Amino acid sequence: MTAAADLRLDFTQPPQVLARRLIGARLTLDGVGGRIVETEAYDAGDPASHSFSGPSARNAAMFGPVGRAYVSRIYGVHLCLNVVCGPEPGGAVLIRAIEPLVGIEDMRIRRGADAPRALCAGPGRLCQALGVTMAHNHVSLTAEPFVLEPPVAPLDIAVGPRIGITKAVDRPWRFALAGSAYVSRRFPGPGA
DNA sequence: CTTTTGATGCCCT
DNA sequence: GGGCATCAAAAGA
Repeated sequence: MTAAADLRLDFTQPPQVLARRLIGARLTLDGVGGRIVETEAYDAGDPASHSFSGPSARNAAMFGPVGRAYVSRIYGVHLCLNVVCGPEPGGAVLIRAIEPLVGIEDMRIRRGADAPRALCAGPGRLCQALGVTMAHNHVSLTAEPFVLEPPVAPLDIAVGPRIGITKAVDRPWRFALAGSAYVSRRFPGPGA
């Protein structure tokens, strides 16, 4: 009965490993959500990570128990949802895009948009669509109101550099479901 | 289609 | 005061 154990989520794994494992996982908040199709890893000691300069009021969740949410505000406007993880404090996986599956009407209302691809393609967008707020900071992702289920079977994963950062730009720590139309930005095609 | 730019809150120096 | 793990709207090609 342990064939599925290979896919089980282990939040003590390094962010680069868990970020891969989370592709295809099903995430819902109060019954609204879908399949994770894009993530990024932020490691302890990673210059691009919010945890790089050590614990602070803002990033405290990244130094707390694994398996919980780290919610942060960026550009003063948007929220980002992370999964705290890793063998040492300071690691997290940023959830960047979700393929909408359930609660789509709620998402449309919250987002003020109709196109399925405009609902959850981007960290700020998916937080708005799922109803994530700063009140979810430090909240466990493995208990209500969240449901987080690993993928049923291994999936084809695309890898590339992370987006929107200015440090450690070249680390290939962005992961996505290969060929998905719901990612925030396309990956470079085979031709270039 | 692509590139550019303003809005906006909070942490850090 | 600078800079940011973004988004949407506007302008150009």
